Amino acid sequence: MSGPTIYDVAAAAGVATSTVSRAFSQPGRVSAATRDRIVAVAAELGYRPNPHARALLSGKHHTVAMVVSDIANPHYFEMIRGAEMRARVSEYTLLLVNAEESPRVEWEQIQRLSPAVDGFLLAASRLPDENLRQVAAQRPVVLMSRELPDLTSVVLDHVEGCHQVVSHLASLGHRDLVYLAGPRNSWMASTRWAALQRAAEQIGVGARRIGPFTPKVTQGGAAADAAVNARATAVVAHNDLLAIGVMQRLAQRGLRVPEDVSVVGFDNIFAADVCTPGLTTLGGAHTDLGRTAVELLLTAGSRAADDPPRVVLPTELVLRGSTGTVATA
Amino acid sequence: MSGPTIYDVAAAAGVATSTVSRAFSQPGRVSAATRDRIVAVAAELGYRPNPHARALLSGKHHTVAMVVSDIANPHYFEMIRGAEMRARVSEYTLLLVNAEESPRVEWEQIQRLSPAVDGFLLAASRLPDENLRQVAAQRPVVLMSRELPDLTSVVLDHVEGCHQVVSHLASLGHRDLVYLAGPRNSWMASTRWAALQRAAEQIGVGARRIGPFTPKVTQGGAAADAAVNARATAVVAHNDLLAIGVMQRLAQRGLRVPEDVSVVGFDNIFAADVCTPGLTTLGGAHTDLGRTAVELLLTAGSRAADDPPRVVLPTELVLRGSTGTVATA
DNA sequence: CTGAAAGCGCTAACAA
DNA sequence: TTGTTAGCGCTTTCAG
Repeated sequence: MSGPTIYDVAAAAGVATSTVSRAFSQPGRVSAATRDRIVAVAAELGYRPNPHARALLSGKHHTVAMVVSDIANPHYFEMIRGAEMRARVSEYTLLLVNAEESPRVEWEQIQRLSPAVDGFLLAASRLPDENLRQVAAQRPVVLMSRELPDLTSVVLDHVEGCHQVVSHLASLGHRDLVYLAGPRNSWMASTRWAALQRAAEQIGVGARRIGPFTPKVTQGGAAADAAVNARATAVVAHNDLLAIGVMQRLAQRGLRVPEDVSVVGFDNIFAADVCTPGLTTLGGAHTDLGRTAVELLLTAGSRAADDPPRVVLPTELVLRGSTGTVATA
Repeated sequence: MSGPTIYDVAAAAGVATSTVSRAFSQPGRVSAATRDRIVAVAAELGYRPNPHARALLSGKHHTVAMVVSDIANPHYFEMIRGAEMRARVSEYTLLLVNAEESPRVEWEQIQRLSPAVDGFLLAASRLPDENLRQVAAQRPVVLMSRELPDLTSVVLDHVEGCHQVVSHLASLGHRDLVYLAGPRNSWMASTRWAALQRAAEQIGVGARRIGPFTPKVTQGGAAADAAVNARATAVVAHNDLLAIGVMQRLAQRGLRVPEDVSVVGFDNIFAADVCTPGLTTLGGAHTDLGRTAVELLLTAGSRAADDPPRVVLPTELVLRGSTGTVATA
């Protein structure tokens, strides 16, 4: 079952267990000669330190939990990947947790894992602010794609990004846009809407909101119908999944994209590049977002608790075929 | 830092620590009255069992590690999702590890995690058989998308699946196909090739192999050029990513799919449905694959060691626009 | 620089 | 049914 312990190594090397322990955790505190011998013996025996035992005493688990609101959304893959890579560099383990869009599940998972991890990465958390603060009181927390004044966070620049989106549509002659909103408890959804409204106001175009919709392809049908009903010439969907669903439904109804309706998404998932027409979407460095989040979490201890960092990463509007000049009626 | 322990709960409830322990781990062995009292006190104190301490003694970590050869491949998402869901049902934690297509990284991660998990899910492992057996000697292992005689595994039925693919192409009039192979150290790649060859022989069409290629969109260009050079009328790509890359390159070179060349992929990733033309691909229940793998891992202890289960899940050929009748020359 | 010994939080015999 | 008592494997004072 379990392999050799420091006792076995200590016995075989003719030293005390504490020396073996030091040889691994604080190599500087042991003479080079004994350290080499211990390491050699350990290797021969196939000794591996037991992370649990180590964590029990030290309180350091070398593990961070990443809680994702819906693991089925390709958008998170890049974030997960970036987080995983950064964690590995520091020899940290990434624990992946799926909240399935349920605040209750999310909360339970966090509570269960809390004593076993060094901190939490909360990606697009659906928890109310209140709960977020409670979690942060227990463990270091980094919010991803969500902001809260007293907590560390990493987000893409939605203000600037939404401005780019609206500006792009306006430059194509659209005087009006419809936002197909994301889930009600999604911070991103309300934030995007606010940013779109502001940008629309500044630029001088109209903005309406329809929804909320679950941001999945299958919801695109209903969203598209609602948009058509609202006589939209330009729709901005909460994310690429929804946007793709919208485009499918529009095609089904014989409406052309972008001639009849322009469509914009968010996230720039892989599928946005291969669908027809290609989806114009607001992308960003999601891998960096994951990377940065872990970075912030690992360095959380070495910062003042007040005024936590709130990183904002740049976005980029990726122009593809789904947006075009407005039809001259 | 750390919360209340069983000592705190025991003191507050006026019982021994072992009773508290039992109240949580074996509720049956404690009188209902005391159990209720303990649970109440624990809740009030905000007590949470420490998984590390628990694991240290019991040797049960309630954690399974899933090692994925390349987390960037959307194909794994469904598997991960299925695994995550099944693990959660049993209150197990899923530890996600990315091997980045590197056998060395994969091996190191496994060794590091070995003392801290109950078992490994190895998805499309790039490790040589030899190493796989070593891992299995330490911990329960379930192979995903890979088989090895003495180990438990879950795979899609590539034999039947490849037969469907070849049969489909043959029925469209193709007399010859080209397989764009996956990575050299991928078990899937060689297995698919073998299955394709066999099916081709049975059905009476020719089969050639080109490659290997890294199964990414970016490699599709080179793969497409090689296929064109080989005067292929039908290409079967190692996976959808590669297939999509191939289609992009073909379009760039002015070749039409499927009129000039038919293209088939594997995995049925989301993008296969939205690209143009839609990609004909061999899909399967990847979520079930993930689910089943965890299931097998959790029940590993209750089975005879010899003759481990080797589950084969059905595939389904998803017909889309990328395959068509062969051009009459 | 190294050893002895205590103990992290919990579970598992063994008693009572 | 409940309490007592050893540890699980490791780190960490405190001596030497």
